Amino acid sequence: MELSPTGRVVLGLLASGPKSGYDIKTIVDFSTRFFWAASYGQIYPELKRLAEVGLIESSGDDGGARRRTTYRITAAGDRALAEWLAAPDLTHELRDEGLLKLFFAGHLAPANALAILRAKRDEHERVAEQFRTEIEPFAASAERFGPLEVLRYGIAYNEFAARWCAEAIDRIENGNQHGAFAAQED
Amino acid sequence: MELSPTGRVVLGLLASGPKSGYDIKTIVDFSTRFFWAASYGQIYPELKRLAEVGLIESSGDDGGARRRTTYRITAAGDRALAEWLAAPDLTHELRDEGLLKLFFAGHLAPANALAILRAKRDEHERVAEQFRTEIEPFAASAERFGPLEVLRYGIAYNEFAARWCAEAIDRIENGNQHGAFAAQED
DNA sequence: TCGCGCATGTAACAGGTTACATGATTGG
DNA sequence: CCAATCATGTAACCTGTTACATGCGCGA
Repeated sequence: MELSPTGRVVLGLLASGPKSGYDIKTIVDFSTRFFWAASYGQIYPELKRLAEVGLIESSGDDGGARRRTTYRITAAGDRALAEWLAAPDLTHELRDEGLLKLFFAGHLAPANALAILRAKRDEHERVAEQFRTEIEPFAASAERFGPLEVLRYGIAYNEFAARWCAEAIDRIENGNQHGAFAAQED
Repeated sequence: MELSPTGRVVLGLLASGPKSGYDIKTIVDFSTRFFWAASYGQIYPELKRLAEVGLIESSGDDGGARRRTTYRITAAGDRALAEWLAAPDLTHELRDEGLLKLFFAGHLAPANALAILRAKRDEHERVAEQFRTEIEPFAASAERFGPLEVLRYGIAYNEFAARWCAEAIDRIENGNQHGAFAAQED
């Protein structure tokens, strides 16, 4: 049973307990968003599709005062999730406009290349900080292995990128070739 | 003049000399692919759109024996490129299936979490190696600032990710201090 | 009562991949 | 001559975002 990209987060999140589409969106925005985003426009239709093929089922109204449809994973859903988790395939796609601009920065004055690097550095620092203040509390409360490790990866990745930019800025400003990330030769 | 995502690479590449759609695809696959991909299905229509709005113009058949349409950037194209490069906005999107699987790995036995980490580590090592052997020669030949710096970022990023995975594997295998794994049962 | 957050949904649009179709040229 | 590579293009399909529409319930 092939899971669609959004189906993967949805099913994965439902594996740790019943949730509504709204819940899923909220959790995604506080956890997987940086490496696996999802919007309402994908989540709600996907919940219907997953229910149609029997990987999840709706609990109907969950009894609260507010209209609310919660879904829970089925045995078939558990199997599909395990199957996906066991599959060797790991897509990895990156769209990094800072790198693209840097790639073309030779067409600009050095000052502009510096501006690009500073903007990228600042952005990574901002996101690393956001991870620490907004997401860490959420991830730390997870009782299972996973969320906290991934959060730490998020912090480490953004710190790496920010540091790389800072060193590149330094190399340009001071003609320093010896950053920790500089390639071996040269 | 708002550039579409694919329009940005296309225009940027044409800024360093006339090229055909085929050339652009080849260059992208050897350089920007890892942080800014593009397919023929986007490149050829985009070349027509950019020509329509006057940012590039076709040189017609370039005289070679083979049928071939090369495009060159116009003055308006140069301005549009500079404008985009100067804009403060930097999109950054990541889709990393290894991280998503890791996020849900608490539902699996520890051995499966290890398998995911090993697969991600191996993949990053493979890509870092590919950068060194395939892309570095290309980037090193660039006479402008940009390609080589970005290539080095690619190597550093993949080395960072591979090292992070290796360390996570180590923590799991050696039962290091992390409570996350002590609590792991499932 | 008013505004915010909860809650669900959809339609229009944008962007992208894949597979396919077509044909020329070059090197072994 | 045959396979690989050069070279261009399109149609079908998939995935995703954005903007909008709707309405309830709760607290100040």
